[in-house]
Amino acid sequence: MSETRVRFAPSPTGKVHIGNIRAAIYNWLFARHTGGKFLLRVEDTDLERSTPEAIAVLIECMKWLGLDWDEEVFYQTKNVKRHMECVEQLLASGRAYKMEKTSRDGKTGVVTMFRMPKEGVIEFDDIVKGHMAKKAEDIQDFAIVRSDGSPIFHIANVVDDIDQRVTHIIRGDDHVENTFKHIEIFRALGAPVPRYAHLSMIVNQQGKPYSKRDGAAFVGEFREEGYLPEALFNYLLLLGWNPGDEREVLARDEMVGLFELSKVHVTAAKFDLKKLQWMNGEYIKKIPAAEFVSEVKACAAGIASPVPGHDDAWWSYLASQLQPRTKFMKDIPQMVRCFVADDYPFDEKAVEKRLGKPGVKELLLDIAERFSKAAEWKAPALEAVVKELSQGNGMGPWVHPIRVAVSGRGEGIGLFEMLELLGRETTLSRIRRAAETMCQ
RNA sequence: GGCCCCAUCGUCUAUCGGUUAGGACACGAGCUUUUCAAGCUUGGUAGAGGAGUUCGACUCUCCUUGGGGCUGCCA
Repeated sequence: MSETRVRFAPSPTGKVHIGNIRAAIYNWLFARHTGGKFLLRVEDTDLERSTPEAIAVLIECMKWLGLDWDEEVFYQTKNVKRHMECVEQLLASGRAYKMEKTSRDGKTGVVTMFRMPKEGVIEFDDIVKGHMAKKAEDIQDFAIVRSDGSPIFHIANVVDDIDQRVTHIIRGDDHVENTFKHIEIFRALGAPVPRYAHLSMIVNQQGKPYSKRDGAAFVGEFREEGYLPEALFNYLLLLGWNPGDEREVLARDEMVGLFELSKVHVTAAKFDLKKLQWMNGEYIKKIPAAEFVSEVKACAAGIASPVPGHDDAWWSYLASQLQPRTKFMKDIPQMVRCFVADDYPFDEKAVEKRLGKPGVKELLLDIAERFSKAAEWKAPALEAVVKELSQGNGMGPWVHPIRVAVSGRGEGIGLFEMLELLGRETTLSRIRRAAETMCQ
């Protein structure tokens, strides 16, 4: 039994769609699970859309997701000579012929056509879709070489698969019809036909193919929005496959160990952003504390220069408060801002609701006075001050205005932890400043 | 139009002829007597419709309906 060899063969158009990258993920997992090879083939025959930049974007996305490939990247344009040799072979054997043809856009020229059988049934056993069969007469002959002499997808794709000794073709559902054509080409060329596995599409809530109109659709966009590669990888994997038990958040090696093509779903899966967001939060919670601290520090450095000096304990404390409530890495700066800079923005609605009411000014000045007498500037001590004041009637009247005064926002980490992190001086001056300038 | 594929909670799914049809996301309620999260407890919602096969169908077969794909000198 020879080793399995699979390939991800995108055409570099500059952006990598999630449906496409899911195919890459399934290919990668299958290769790693079976101990085979995962190859990357760049189908760059469309010279207008294929640019070095687009290829760089593709490779960047692959690396970001941890989809490492084996062997050299295979560029389809570098194999044109072989494509044409095979065309000659088909011509010689009578499986291809030249004819004058008028294309849709009115160009007339001589193209090379592949001759399909006129009778019989073409069939294959798709690993995910099961047995597939189609009457040969239902498939027309099709062009394999353009009138300008360049090879078309069908021939290039098959010849490359032969040359790369691909054993399993795992690709999108939209290629099922092509498979009947390609099988005939493999046979006509005397090459073994690989196994096929066709993956359903990712669709939107309406059941239509998921596109950029439905939100982030390209890998790069998810990255920019602060999704972790592990989260996107895991979510996409679950869109059409599951380990058979109730596990959902899986480590990479678990995925590799459990992945089976035969358990991939036939039905199209609707993309659920909410679940991806949840998944992202799960992965953010898994980030090692030290790493998250570094992330927080990096965000702080992007906000204030110089960053106020604090000891490691302070940063760890802040990070530990932030981490469980971080949904997106890109949200960290706005959460960190009030801790490292005095020019934090005030949320208008929060100001109106919490600081705009009569009596708040007096309340804030009073609490600032009481805080200033706190023996120890620690969360529990500060909480005790407010608790004593509220006498068990709820701390809302104090908590909300204080929060908005010191952070500008109506939400965030625990208030008393926030005050402790801010320190005595900053807290008191911010409360007093807000009382004087933002209250009635 | 022709050919092909698909059909369990709103969503992703478990079930491989016998289950109170399970889990997760989302949603509702409650607790943690400060927000937002997190966490814990808890609630509701599902086998498109119709014929068969069978002692018994979500599960097998057929039809209907609905959805999708393909039908290029794109890939």
